[in-house]
Amino acid sequence: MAIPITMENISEIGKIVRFHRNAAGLSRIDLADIAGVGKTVIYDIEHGKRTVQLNTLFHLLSALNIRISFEGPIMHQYESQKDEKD
Amino acid sequence: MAIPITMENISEIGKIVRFHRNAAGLSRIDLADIAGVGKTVIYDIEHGKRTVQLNTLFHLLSALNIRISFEGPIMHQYESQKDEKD
DNA sequence: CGTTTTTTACCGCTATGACGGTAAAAAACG
DNA sequence: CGTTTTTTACCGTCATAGCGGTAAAAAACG
Repeated sequence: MAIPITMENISEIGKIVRFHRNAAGLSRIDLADIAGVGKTVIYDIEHGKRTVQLNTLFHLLSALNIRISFEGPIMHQYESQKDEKD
Repeated sequence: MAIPITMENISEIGKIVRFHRNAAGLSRIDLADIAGVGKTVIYDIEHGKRTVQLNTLFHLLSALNIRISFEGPIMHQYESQKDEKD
C-alpha cells in the first residue's frame, strides 16, 4: 500500500501524520519529543501546511515508521548510472 | 524503479534532480523558470541541502516528472478509514 | 586560442518557518 | 458534574530559506 502525493494533495500528508500519530497513541508533544522537532510544526502539518521543511518532515515520518520513495520514467537510467565506476 | 529516500540519504534527492535536469537538457535557470522557483534553491538542493521546503521541492519534481509516494505498515488502515462515510 | 555566450557559484536582503509559551478546549477522573 | 489532567490552538520572536544580482568558470563558437 503506497500513497502517491502530488502537488494538489500535499495536505494529505497532514492527515497521514495525524492518523499515524493517533494510531500510536501519541500526543503532539509526545511525537515532537520522539522526532526531535517542535510541537507547533506538527500542528501546522496536520493543518495542511505546504511549506514545511524536508528534514523536519523526515524526522516525523521516520518516527512514525513511514517511508518515502521517488519514481519516474527515467529513474532506472539514474540508478544504473550511479553504479558506474572509473 | 522506485528510489527510497531516508533521513541519511536526503542528499540523494539533489543527485536525482541534477540527473533529471541534465537529462532534459536544462540549465538551472531553465528549470527554475519552468518550475516557478528561484535558481538558487536548485543549486542548494543539488548540493545536498536538507532544509528545502516541501512545496518548493514538489514544484521541481513535478517539472521533472518525478512522483513521490508514502509507504508504511498501517497505511492500508489509513486508506480504508478514508473511504468510510456516515 | 581569443571572444562571445552560457552556465554555475556565491553574496546580502527580506519574508517567513520553527520554536517555546500560554490560553482555550477536551478528556479523565472521583 | 466540579476538579484535575491532558491535549490542542494560537501568539510573538528569532533564525534562516528563497530570492535576484553578479562574479567566476565552462562551453561554444569563428
